[in-house]
Amino acid sequence: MSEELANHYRSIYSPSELEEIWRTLEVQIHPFTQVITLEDKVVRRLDEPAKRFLAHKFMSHVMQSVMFVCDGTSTPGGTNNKRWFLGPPKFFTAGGGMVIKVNGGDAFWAFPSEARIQTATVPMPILPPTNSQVRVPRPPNAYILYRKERHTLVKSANPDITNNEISQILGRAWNMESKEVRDHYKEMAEDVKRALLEKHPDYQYRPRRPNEKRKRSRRSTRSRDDANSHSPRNGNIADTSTGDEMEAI
DNA sequence: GAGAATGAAAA
DNA sequence: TTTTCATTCTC
Repeated sequence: MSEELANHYRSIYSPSELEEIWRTLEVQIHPFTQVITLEDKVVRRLDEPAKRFLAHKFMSHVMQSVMFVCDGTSTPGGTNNKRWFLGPPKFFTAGGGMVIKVNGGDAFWAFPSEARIQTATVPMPILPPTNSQVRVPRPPNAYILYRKERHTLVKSANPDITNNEISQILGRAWNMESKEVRDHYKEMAEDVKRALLEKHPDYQYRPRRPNEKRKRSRRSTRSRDDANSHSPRNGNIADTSTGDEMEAI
């Protein structure tokens, strides 16, 4: 990945040289490091691709876009005491400026008007999501596969039918199917699940709890009764018949 | 986003 | 035991 990254940025430095520069900065990184410092002489030698390379490396730590900032002061005598910082923009542009203390070093006041922003924010490159970032959909169960396979068939035979009606029809059909047919779809579901786990060994079903983000309405008593009147299912929801089972989002 | 079905899986 | 979420697509 690193070499690939360095090649991608096409710096005047070789990939190994870029890695070497990064290693000198990497020592500053601890779990809570948000900003790192760079010596002016180092930064002056960097070309833009090299800066992007370093920014990219640091981004993978802070998981945010980062930018180079220079506090840009030179003493009257010409002594260069410029300091460079690399970190997320919020650390440099917070209203009224803010104190940044890097790894126990001197505090640095970064006023938006004073700190010279040397390079534009380096946006997070769009990289293919890692396996852990991919949202893996839940494997379908036997009925879902059965419904999926027959959905188009039912729809073409009854063009005006609604999806809810298709679900009702196929729900009844499913309950009337022979054991062989149901077993066939059960095996298919197991195959799909096996393939999913092979591709994503860490996959685990993680349903959100009712207080997380959105609540789904519980299956209404009436709809369940309707279904039961045609094809009873082993309902596992207590039939409270309160009529107020619909929950707001 | 709800709804209509079923069922696996988590809490 | 209860809830979510896989599928599909209309409202």
